[in-house]
Amino acid sequence: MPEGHTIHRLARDYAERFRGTAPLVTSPQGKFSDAAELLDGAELTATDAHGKHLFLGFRDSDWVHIHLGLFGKVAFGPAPAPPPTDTVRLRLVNDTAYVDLRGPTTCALITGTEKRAVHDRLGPDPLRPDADPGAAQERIRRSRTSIAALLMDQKTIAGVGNVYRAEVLFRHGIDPYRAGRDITPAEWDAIWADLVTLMRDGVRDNRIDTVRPEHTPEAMGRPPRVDDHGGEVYVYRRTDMPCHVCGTGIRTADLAARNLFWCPGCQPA
DNA sequence: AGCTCATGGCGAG
DNA sequence: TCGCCCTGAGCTG
Repeated sequence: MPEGHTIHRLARDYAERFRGTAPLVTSPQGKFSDAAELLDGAELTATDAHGKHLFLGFRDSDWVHIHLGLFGKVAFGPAPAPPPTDTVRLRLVNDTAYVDLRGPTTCALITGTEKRAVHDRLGPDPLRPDADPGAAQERIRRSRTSIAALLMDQKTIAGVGNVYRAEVLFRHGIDPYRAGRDITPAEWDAIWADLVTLMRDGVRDNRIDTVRPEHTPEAMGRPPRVDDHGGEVYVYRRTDMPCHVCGTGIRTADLAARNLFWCPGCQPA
């Protein structure tokens, strides 16, 4: 599930349950044991998110840097915690709650300086108030790379993944293969504003919904979504199914080792 | 039991 | 561009 909205939601959920407490910190799997020992009993003082990167701050100085990658998962539950399974990389437990982290690409103890370096190599995040969409626009304006690839490039814009990429391009009728340099400033402004809205909704609902009210199953008199990824979408994983708007078959292709989805009718070359 | 696929990203060549 | 890392669900036998 991990696109940016998931990570920002996790930052909030970790904070809600653990900020201001000094949880028991363990690594049942063993791969994070040394760091867990250093953090055990320390107060969790802050959480932060930038794009798909999650940070848990302890004793105002130490940070756990987490990246879920494609497989990582986080599971919260009420205390007392059940016996952990052997894939739990990081477990926090306090009087009221526990949380298990499994399968992350990254789970590392870092300093504030190292955290800053992570922020520095990421592009603006539509979910962060300090984000500067102009920085993303500047890279896109100068690039011959396709807008579909640029939206997935975390140095250009942070937090967009394969679902938001496909959906936002559909919502703006943009051919995914169009070069970044051919995206107009007005188009970029609209894409950015739309991402801010869509991703905020994603944080609130903990899922990705991109279908406008007039195109919902109820409004269109069609059956609800078939896909089980968790939300109502226009093109993501709807290969060969009719477009909700124009009826054209949704197309799929490989782009930089990821699946790309678009409607050739609504997003003409 | 073994294969495939997934909302990600890195380093080697 | 490719191979590789992390895990688990949903198939196929």
